[in-house]
Amino acid sequence: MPSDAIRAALVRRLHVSSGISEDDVKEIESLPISVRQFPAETPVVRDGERATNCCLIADGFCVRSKTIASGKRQILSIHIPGEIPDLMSLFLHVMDHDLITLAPSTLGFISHDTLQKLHRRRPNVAEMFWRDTLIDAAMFREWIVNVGQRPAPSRLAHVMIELRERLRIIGRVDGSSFEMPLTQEQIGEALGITAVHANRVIKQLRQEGVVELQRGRATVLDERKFLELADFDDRYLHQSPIL
Amino acid sequence: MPSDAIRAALVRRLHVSSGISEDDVKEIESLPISVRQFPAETPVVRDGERATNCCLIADGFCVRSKTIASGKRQILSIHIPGEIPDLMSLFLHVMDHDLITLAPSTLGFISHDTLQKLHRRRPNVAEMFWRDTLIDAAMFREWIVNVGQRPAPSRLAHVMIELRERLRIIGRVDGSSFEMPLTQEQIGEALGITAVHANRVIKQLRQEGVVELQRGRATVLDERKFLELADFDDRYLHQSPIL
DNA sequence: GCAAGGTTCCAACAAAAGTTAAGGACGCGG
DNA sequence: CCGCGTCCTTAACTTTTGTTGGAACCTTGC
Repeated sequence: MPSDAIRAALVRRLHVSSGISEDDVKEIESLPISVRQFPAETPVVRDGERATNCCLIADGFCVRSKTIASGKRQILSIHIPGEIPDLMSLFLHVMDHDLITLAPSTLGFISHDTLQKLHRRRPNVAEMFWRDTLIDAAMFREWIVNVGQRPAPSRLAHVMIELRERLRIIGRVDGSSFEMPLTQEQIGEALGITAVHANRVIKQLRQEGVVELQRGRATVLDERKFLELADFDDRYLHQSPIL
Repeated sequence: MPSDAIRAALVRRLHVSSGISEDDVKEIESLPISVRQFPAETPVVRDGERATNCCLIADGFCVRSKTIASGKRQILSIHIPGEIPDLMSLFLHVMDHDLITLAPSTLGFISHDTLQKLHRRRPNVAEMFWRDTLIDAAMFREWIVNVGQRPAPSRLAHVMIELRERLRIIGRVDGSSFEMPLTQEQIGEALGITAVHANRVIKQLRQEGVVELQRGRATVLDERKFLELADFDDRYLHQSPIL
């Protein structure tokens, strides 16, 4: 993957969420990024580690997660190409969670130093990145609500729609289906339920003709039922910079 | 309450979390803030509203929460004096959640405009505030884990210790007890359980001699059991700016 | 082609949490 | 000081979710 194709996804996303200017695009296009390939299920940064780079997903899928003393794991967010899941490490140097690849991924690393300098030179870009971390926090808030208040089938539908709507922005939704490369175990960890219960819920949604979920791909069978179940309001994604 | 006493709590907190400089303190001390009193249980900003100010808690307690279609409410965070719970509204203008007083509170409002200008003048201060919003996000992550993975008694203990440790920083812990002005209904909303179940859990912890919870005040009876139950690691509060 | 490991799927049972309903304690205002 | 409302408390019952254990299926490497 050529180095500028990697930046393209980021620029595209910032365009939608923050209305980036031409000059700022040039700045980002001249950023030194070192690219590495990661296999599936591989830690990128670990809880407790000190980060010196931020990681831009060029291709693939990642999750952020935390593991508690009892060994149980909670997935906090799912990340797609164009996102910088550990932007927070710029100011919170010691990681408080893990960042792990789901699928084989191409990742670009930008040093904290480079980003700090860019911010001093271009307060505009700093604000865009700040805004990005605020949207990240807004997604965490919605995730708390999902895990805390919705019944399990709604939780699943909500996470699926969130992922779909974010994939849509980068042109990765194919009709009624989209990639969702999580095992049922991981789906459980995202929803705060066990894998067995995740299986029950998936089965139920399949039998009711709402969604089909197989081999890392989701297919919506009944959009109306799906939306109703998910209780989804995209405001929290803050996709319009004007508002 | 005199206007500079209001700033004091903020400065103190920024000192601990970001190592603020003398010059920056002066800047904050000269910020125009308009002060208002709020009764208990009163909305400060509502979900969907467009914010033009940020709100500094001078005295009192607030929570942030979201309400879903079914009418269920999830509390996302509890806020104490010295904090700016809606700093995020600076760049995410339309609120995606409610900010509500728990107890009667004194709130100071700083206009977005004032803050934007301060940031342009003092990138240092901007970075401190940015860091503050990142710590906010780190607390949301831990809250997701709490609601998603821990059994109910641990959830309660964890929320209590988080609150206590934050109160400790502003000198508001009195020996083994501290303020926690939530009704059992609200505790349930914070933990993702019903009020009835919250009552069961509180009763259990009282009977086991772990904590006592009455009239808005928590008293720890057995610190060892309490810590063990809570599975609390304060790293996520990011209280050291050096790390 | 087969063995190995992971994933999916399922059933039976146990535990945790939700629901409903109702009595009692407490504080506040008339 | 009495009545009212809110909060706390509890019980009985239902539903949801967790646990355990096992079978079927699929991929991948040898």
